[in-house]
Amino acid sequence: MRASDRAYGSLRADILEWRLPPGTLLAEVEQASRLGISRTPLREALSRLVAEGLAAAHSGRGVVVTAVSLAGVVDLFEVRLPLECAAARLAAARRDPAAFDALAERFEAAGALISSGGTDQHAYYGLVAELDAAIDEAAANPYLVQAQRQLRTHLVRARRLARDNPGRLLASAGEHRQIAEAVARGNPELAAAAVTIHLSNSLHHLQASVPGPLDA
Amino acid sequence: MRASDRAYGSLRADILEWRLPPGTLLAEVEQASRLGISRTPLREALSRLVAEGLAAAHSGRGVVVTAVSLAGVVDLFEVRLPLECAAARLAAARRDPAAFDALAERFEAAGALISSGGTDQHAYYGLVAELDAAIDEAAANPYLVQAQRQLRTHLVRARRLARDNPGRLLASAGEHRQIAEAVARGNPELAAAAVTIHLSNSLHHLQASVPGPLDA
DNA sequence: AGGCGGGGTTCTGTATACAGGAAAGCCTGA
DNA sequence: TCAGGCTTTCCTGTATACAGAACCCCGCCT
Repeated sequence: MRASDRAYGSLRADILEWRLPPGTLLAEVEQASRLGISRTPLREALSRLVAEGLAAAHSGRGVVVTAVSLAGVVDLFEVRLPLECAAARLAAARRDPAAFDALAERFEAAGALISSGGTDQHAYYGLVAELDAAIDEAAANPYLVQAQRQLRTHLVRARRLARDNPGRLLASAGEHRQIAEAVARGNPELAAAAVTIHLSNSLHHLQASVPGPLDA
Repeated sequence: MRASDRAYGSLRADILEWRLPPGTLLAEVEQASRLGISRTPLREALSRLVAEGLAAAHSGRGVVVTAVSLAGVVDLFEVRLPLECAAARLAAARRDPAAFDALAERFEAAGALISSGGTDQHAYYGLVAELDAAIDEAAANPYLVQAQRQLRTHLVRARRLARDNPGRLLASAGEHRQIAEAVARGNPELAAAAVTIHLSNSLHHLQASVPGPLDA
């Protein structure tokens, strides 16, 4: 694997998991030495992060990790709603029923697991990512996939703004089960409605759990 | 201005205007010498083009200009429809009425100009770009703007697939006037409907004017 | 005659050296 | 004491040199 790829993945993970919090200055020589590579591949990694919106080039000052604000999250959901609805509609029209039936069952099982207290948040988000990937694959539209990938990247970071509690996780599992079932049934409008409900609840939970505008 | 920016802009324009047709191999040394710069800034430009989807990295073989297919255009419109509708809805809700009234009048004038035979296709597309920019500004959503920018880039290239005739241009001017008027009136659903009509007609015209799948 | 292997060539990927510029800090003068 | 300008010191942006890898072509073996 190329050094620039490794640097990109490492920096991206560090930013997404808040090990590099918003506002952090990513100096070239410092990061290059930290990652054990030269400035050239590091610059390529940084430019990718800038293109992705995870960092911004402060002219003459280097690149800094971009901020995450509640207002930005509202903007994010304004775009996510039509995009995820479109993806769900396409997926419902072109799906493989068995795959989404299986996912619906796994969300039901995840709900039961959450209810019993055995909440594994990380594993749950992994399951959500699997549903997203299945919808992307069923939608079979590269432009849609790319746009979704961008938005989901920012979503991962925004999740840290909210404090997920078992109650919300349980509701989320139910909503995702509804989405998977609607897609499995091949009903585009039902799938879009299920996505609308889920995103509305997600945003509402986020807004409710963040008291003020935290720019960090 | 930075050399990498100039190289990026130059290559991007060359690809969008088919001076670098799909399938062209962009060898680093060749392009660097052609543009009169070193390989380092050229590589940055190429990586940006790859991120944008205008070029693809053929592993170990350099990057090549990506193909434009009719199937790809359909995919493009599948994403454009929900995104442009969302933008129109937001713009209608947050607009500056005067700006969109002025744009509506300019589209009416453009229609009259097209009818009289004085068709300046390039100027007309410039006016379309102005409306797009006004909608972006009114929508005031950076994520939406970024997603739109990506799609519109590919749209510019796809336009070459169709042979625009004065009849289609006249209809397009009328459809754009409808969009501008709907936004000016502050009616989100009307604006979304106008966008839906325009995109449906645009895609239909594209599909009708391209006989077979031309990958070029 | 066809397939396979080896050498050569050319490419990308990476490291490093150099130049230009911007920001911060300090010194001086009012 | 404060403001302004200068200097210093980084850091970015660019060029170039080097190494590894892939591909192609030619010759040889079957």
